[in-house]
Amino acid sequence: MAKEITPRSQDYSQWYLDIVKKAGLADNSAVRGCMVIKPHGFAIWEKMVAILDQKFKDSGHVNAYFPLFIPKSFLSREAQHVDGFAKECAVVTHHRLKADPNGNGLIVDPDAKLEEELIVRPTSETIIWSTYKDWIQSYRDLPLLINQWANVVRWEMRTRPFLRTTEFLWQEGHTAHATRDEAIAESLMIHDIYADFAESYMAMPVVKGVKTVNERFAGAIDTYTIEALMQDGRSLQAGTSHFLGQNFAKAFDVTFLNENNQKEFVWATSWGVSTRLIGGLIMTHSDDEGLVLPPKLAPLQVVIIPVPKPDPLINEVAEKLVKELKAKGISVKYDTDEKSRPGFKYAEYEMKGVPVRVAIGQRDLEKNQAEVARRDTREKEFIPLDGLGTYVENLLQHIQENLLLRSLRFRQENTFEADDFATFADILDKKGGFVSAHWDGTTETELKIKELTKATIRCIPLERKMEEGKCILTGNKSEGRVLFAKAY
RNA sequence: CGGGAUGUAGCGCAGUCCGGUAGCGCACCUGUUUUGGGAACAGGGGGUCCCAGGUUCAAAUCCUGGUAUCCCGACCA
Repeated sequence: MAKEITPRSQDYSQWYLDIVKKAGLADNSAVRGCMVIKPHGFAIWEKMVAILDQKFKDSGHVNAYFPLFIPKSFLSREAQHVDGFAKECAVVTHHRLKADPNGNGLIVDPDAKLEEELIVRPTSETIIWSTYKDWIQSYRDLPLLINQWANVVRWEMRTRPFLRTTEFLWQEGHTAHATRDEAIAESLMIHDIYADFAESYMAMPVVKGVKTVNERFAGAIDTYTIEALMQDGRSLQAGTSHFLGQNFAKAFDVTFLNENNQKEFVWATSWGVSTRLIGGLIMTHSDDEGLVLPPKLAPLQVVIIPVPKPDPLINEVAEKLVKELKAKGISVKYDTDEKSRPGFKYAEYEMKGVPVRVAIGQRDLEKNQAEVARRDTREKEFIPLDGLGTYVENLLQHIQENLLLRSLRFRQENTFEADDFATFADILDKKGGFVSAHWDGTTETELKIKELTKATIRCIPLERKMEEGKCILTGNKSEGRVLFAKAY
């Protein structure tokens, strides 16, 4: 074995880093906390972008682009917001370098100090709402439904590729509405789009819920989240959609005249998913052999390998299959590289997560068959050449379905109910996973539980049965269970 | 940002304690033989020993400072 992946059982976070590196998704860079997204990793992101972008457009949104830099004073306009983000901002203070008079390369030119410092956006609410103020006068200007694809910077203490990097790519939607109900409906609709994307494309089941006061976005009234359970029993916040109320409208004085000629503040939402989704994708499906990708997001869905090497007969069959699959809209590559042998190719494509491998050799052709291997279960089968294209097409769909079922089963097996604190703490300590338990609704209790178990309330599930109960920690009254887990 | 570890060829590492010719495996290049799950043999190329100072006749090795990565905590998408 030329490329070893640390087994998950031995060291889960090393396994994750090995996958990222050996599947060619990302590299470390010269800049602390920032990664280089490599072609294979970026191709996955491009597929995600294409699908989500279409969904946003189909629901009436348009794309725009706002500046990377935000005047420092903007950030402090919304009190909660500044509390949330001030600690992790990169700040631009000067606009010029000059040669060091002492001869040590370049120094910051002290004469080029900015009058007002700029921050690199950690999120764009402030710059966008300062702009919306000029764009909105009348109810006729509403709703304003804008999304942007951008990079943002959050100066985090500890980073991990895709899951938490100093700079990351994302989309952020920012909408303005005439009424409270319309804004809430918008944030819920986006929440649904995110959940559907996670399950239908990423094959990653998510729990839809609302964040507690403590966990919600700085400046939001409500934060809706999708939470996914990773293989190591930790929860990943995979996407959030915020109902912002009139907080930003008031901070940036964004008003409109309604149909009765009365001035009102507009109602707002914002919502985003990021390259973190790729981290979720890795940790939901992959195994000790490498990356496992759901067919709908795999940059390459099918690879055909001649065994042991290309020859005219094999080429003919392979090229016919390529043509047939392409006609079905399936991405496929016939790997005719003679410099590496079949076994090597098998391992490489498994590492990269290609969902289906078709191996064609002389002996297969004599029997009019090909060997078809699926990445998710690593099963191999001999399939008659007649109807092979249709077989592969169906197999891709089965793999997509199987990945979702498998991760749903995993989540089911790792979701527990706890009714006393000892049991609760024991589950989190020994198994991890989602723990559904009663909570008295106070931030104080939530923080205390976090201190004792390191688990936080991931969300209050939207679909939860209301049941009287007693808080797991304080014994105070509770009206329903909430979902706890250790989080990424 | 606190504690710990690491940084030597593209990758993984030995050498550092005890200063004295820069090494191993994989990868790479050339050739030959091979070929149904990461081929074998032979020959060959490749180094700012993380960076900057210092000590010394002499530094990968000792000292000081910086920097990057990983692990554990606090913070977070």
